[in-house]
Formats: sequence, C-alpha cells, structure tokens
Amino acid sequence: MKIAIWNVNSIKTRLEHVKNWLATHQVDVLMLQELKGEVFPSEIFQEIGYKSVYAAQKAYNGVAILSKHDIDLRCDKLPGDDGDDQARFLDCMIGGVRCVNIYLPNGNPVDSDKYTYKLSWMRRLYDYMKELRGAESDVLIAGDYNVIPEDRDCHDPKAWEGDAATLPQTRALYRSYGFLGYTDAFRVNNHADAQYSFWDYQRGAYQKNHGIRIDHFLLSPNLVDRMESCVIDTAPRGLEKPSDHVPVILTLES
DNA sequence: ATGGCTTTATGCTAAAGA
Repeated sequence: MKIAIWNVNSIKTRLEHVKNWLATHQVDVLMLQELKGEVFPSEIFQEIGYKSVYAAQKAYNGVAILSKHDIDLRCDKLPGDDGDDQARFLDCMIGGVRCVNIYLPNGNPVDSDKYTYKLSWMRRLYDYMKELRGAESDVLIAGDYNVIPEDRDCHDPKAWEGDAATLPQTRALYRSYGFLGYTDAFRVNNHADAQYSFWDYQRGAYQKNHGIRIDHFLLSPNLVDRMESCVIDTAPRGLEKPSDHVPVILTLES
C-alpha cells in the first residue's frame, strides 16, 4: 500500500501536476494540503480512478484525501476549539489504516496570536493522537506540520532561528508526539543531511538545495513494522510553475 | 534585505505563506 502527502499550494493551479503525478506513481492514497479555495475538482479525480473527501474554505488552507479504495470519513475538524473554522484536518479509515491528514498552522509572526493558535492546535493534535493510540493499531498522522524537527532538517539553521517552525516550544510539542509512540517515518532508515520537502520560491533556493523538511509521516508502532520505505520525491519541484513543497511517499507491506 | 516569489480575492493592493 502506497500513501503520499503533498502540499500543492492551490489545487486549481497545480491540477495538471497532480494528475500527471498520480498517473506516474499510482499511489493508493494521496493526502493534499493548501487547496487554497472553496472549489475541489472531485469529478476530475473520479474520472482517473480516485474517490475523494475534502475540507475547503475560501482563499486559504484546505485539505483533501484521494484514494483508489473506499474512504470512511471519521472526522473533518480537530476537536478542542469550537471557534476554529479553518480547514486543516481530515481523519479517515482506508484499507484498515487510520489516515489523518493535517495542515498544521504556520504560526508566524511568533509575537502574534498566530503563534498562540499554532501551539494550541499542536496541543489539541496531541490529545487527538493520544486517543487514537488507544483506539487503533494502524495509525498515521501526516501532512504539512510546519515544523523543522531538528537543525539537520534545515539548510541554514541560523536563518530559521526564532521562526515558528523551530522555536523550542514548537519542537517540544513535536517531540511529545514521539513520547506517545509515534515515529517520524522518514528518519527510520535515513539519517542523511540535506533532505528537504520545501524550498522557497525566491533566491533560487531549489537549485541551491536551500530547503527545509517540514512535511512528515508520523506512524504508530505497527505501521513502523509494516513500513518498506519513506522517500521524498523532489522531481515535481523542478517543473514549470511548481508548488514550493514536494510529495513524500510511504510504502507499507501488503 | 524589510519576503527578493506565488496565490487568492464581491481584486488592481493586501494578506498569507515559511
């Protein structure tokens, strides 16, 4: 079973990229972030063999799950704040795997309520992940975390010092997911530096590989045992009018 | 370098992204 994540920075603008990528990679599940609009082209994905569910809003945020198999939607809002109406969360059961798609808030600037929102969102996610660890054996929480877990996940740690993606409180909350028993799939077998999932549009960042790794798969122990590989597909970043993020692909046994 | 690009929006400048 192959499951991928991809922050597309507007599904409308990236539709052809996504369709071509699916045709090439034939993943079972693709979880998208940053749809950036109310409209989602479900019919177009249906035509190429993918069912879909989505949570969208005008202009910002938005998440979707595409799947070749039946999707059992469990929840489309992260519990814990009734006033939070941002489209950043989808929880589904697909082929026996609990798949949670997240677009975690960016949080900058850090002296604003945006960072407060990020931290409270991360605490709410902790509670949700804790519940799932008790209820299910095969769980993955994946998507755009907007967290650089360690300095080695960043080309220039100095430049990111003080950013909402690296602040000690952010990293502490991210680590707390590990204490619940979740593992960063990418780092199970890969300890190389300079492995990134995002490059800024400016200053030729991609060509110089000045990137950061912020798109992650966190896996429950059962899924770590089932994991065959977790790789970043950097190729789409080199296309015309690319997203600033690239897909990460998880392959599970059977 | 203060975002130097990119996207969306009852749009033509502002806000957000990371």
